Amino acid sequence: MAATDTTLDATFAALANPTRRAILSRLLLGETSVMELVASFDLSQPAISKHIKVLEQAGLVSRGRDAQRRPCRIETKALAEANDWLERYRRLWEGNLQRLDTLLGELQSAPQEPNPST
Amino acid sequence: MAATDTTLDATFAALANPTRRAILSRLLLGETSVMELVASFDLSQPAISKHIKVLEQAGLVSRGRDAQRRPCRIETKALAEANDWLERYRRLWEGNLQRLDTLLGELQSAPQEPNPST
DNA sequence: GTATCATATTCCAAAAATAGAATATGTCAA
DNA sequence: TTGACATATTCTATTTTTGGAATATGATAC
Repeated sequence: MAATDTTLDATFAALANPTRRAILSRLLLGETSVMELVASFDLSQPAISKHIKVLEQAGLVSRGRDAQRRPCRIETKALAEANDWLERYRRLWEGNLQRLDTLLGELQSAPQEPNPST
Repeated sequence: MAATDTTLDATFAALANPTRRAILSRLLLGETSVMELVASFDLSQPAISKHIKVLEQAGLVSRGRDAQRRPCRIETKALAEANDWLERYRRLWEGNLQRLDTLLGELQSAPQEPNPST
C-alpha cells in the first residue's frame, strides 16, 4: 500500500517539471488529447508525447482511446502516495516543533528574570 | 504565500532522489552533522555535502553552526508548499470523481433494466 | 603561529533529462 | 486499397545530475 522508493522517485521526478505540472493542471479540466496539449504549450508534439510518457510511467496519468486520439486523464493514486509521504514528514516534524514549543512554554512558566533584549 | 513554479521545481526535484529523502528521514530524528550523514550513507563526504546543498537550496533544510560542524535541520515550509500543491490536485480530482459517482448514482436510481453482467 | 577536524568547492567522467527534426505507426474515412 | 490525421519513436545535440578524487576553506585546540 505504501509507495516504494522507486515509485516516489518517479512521482517526484515527474512533478519536478513545470510543463508536466501544467499538463496535470490542464487534465483537471477533463480528458485532453495530445494535440490539444501541443496547442497549449509551445512545445513540439514529440516533446509533449514524451512528457505524457513520463507522467504515465509515474502512474500520474492514464490513457484512453477515442478514434485516433489517446486522451489523457489524471490518476490520483500516485498523487496520493506522494501526498502521504509529504504529510507524514510534515506531521512528524510539526510534532517536533510542537514539543519544542511545549518545552519553551514550560521554561517560560518558571521565569528567573525578565529578559532584557525582547 | 503560494509556491512559485521555480520553488516547486526545486522542491520536487530535491525530493526525487532517494538519498535526499533518506537524509530528510534522518533529520526527523534531530539535527545531524555532515559527517554523521556520511557515516550512514555509503557515499563520499562531497556527495553528501552536495545533496545537502540541493536540499538547502530547495528550502527543505537549513544549517546551524556548532564549532566546526554545520548541523542540518529540516524546514517545513517548502515541504508544506509541495504538500499544498498535491493536496489541491488530489482534492480537485477527487471532487471530479465524487461528481462522477454522484452522476452514476443518480442514473442508477432510475434503472431501466436489471444489469445482466454484474 | 601550526595541527587537526569538519565541511565546501573544483575538476572530471558517466549517466540521465530535455527538446526538435525526421520518421514510423496506428486509426479512421472514403 | 489511399489519404489524412493523431500519436509514438528514433536520432541527435545540449544541458543537468550524480559521484568521486583532489583540493580548498573554516573553525578549533594547542
